[in-house]
Amino acid sequence: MTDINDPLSEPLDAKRRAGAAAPGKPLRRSDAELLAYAELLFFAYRDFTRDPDAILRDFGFGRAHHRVLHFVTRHSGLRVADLLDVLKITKQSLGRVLKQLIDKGYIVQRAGSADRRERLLYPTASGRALLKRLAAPQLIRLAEALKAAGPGADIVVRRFLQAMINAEERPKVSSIMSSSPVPDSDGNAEVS
Amino acid sequence: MTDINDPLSEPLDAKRRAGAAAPGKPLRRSDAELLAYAELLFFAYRDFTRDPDAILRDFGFGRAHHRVLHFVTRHSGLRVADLLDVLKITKQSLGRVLKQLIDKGYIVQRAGSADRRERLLYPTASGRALLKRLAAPQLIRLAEALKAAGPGADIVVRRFLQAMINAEERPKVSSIMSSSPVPDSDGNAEVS
DNA sequence: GGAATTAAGTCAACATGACTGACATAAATG
DNA sequence: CATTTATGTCAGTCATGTTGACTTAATTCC
Repeated sequence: MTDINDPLSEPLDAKRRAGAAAPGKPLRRSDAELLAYAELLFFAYRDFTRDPDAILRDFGFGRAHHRVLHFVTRHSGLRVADLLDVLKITKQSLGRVLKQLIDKGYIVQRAGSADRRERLLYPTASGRALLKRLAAPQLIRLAEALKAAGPGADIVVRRFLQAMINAEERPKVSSIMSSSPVPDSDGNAEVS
Repeated sequence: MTDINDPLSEPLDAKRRAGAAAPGKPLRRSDAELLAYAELLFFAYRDFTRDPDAILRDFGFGRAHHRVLHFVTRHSGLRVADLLDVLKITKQSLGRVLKQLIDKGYIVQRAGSADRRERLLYPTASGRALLKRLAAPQLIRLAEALKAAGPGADIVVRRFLQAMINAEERPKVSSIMSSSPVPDSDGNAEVS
């Protein structure tokens, strides 16, 4: 299947099509071949989110809560502004889910020590417990998928996913990801 | 579940953590390491959808329209029931966006020849044109990411993404993906 | 041939999570 | 002291998902 002509193009551009059909290893991948990856990505993401979504329903939460809880736990001590930048949503959208997570005791805020306007976000014990439950099926899925992808897949997949991120976002992403603190021995995950 | 050490757990399990730092290649990946992939997947998907989302706004459409148009174009002639199974949404949700796409002339229906209750879905010329425009930035992104991931990345990434899909869904996914009909020479994408 | 099933469409009501725009408060900065 | 910044909040809207009930047309089963 891979190949040559492309299901999206109008009949007109047979010109390009002919050129693309070149023999040997094509330097440029055909659109049809690439679209298959788009589809796989859709299916993968669709199923990746289904397990936690089901659990979240029992708590009256949605996927947005999972995302907030994830970043607050894994990068605990981040500011509200950081979270907005990571999630790429508006303050109002974040406000709603964050408030619910705080009200129900999954997240706490503390004023920043240097700048007391800042609200640094931390998970509570039950926040950690909930996230752990949400993440469990995803971790299993990821571990199995990396294994199924064969040896060396971890590096290739990591590079692939990193390169899928907008170039201008990559520094921010690596910065936040490297700051992802293994929680210290008392489990309080203080800012690093 | 999987585990060895894990950044989500309470202080208690320092025991387990110590064991995980073991020398040599760990057979099981740590939760912290795996969570990084979950995060990368979130960022990758977040940015993967941003370009088409921006274009869709100009048409008064949303991401749901893109998904429908994608599957109808790439697997043209599929039934409404197929689409529901692929998207995992309800008939009512699909109905709304499908109706809009039909009303605005991006998709047409035809009764099935064997079973005339079935409505087979086909893109129109403008449907193909719109999808092409939506997919263009995604194709570029995918091509660059595969290239950046290094030689052999295509196979590894494909296997990874396939393995991320629910096991029971994989046969259906490969079946629909292999049925992705190259449109015939007049570009009308008749049923194969 | 008539009953039951199936594919699709639709009406109504509701929830979630995005959005815009405006405005308030407290703290830091110039 | 004036301005800017970080955060929070009110109010309204939109897109997209959900349940549940029901209709119509066509096929299949007996």
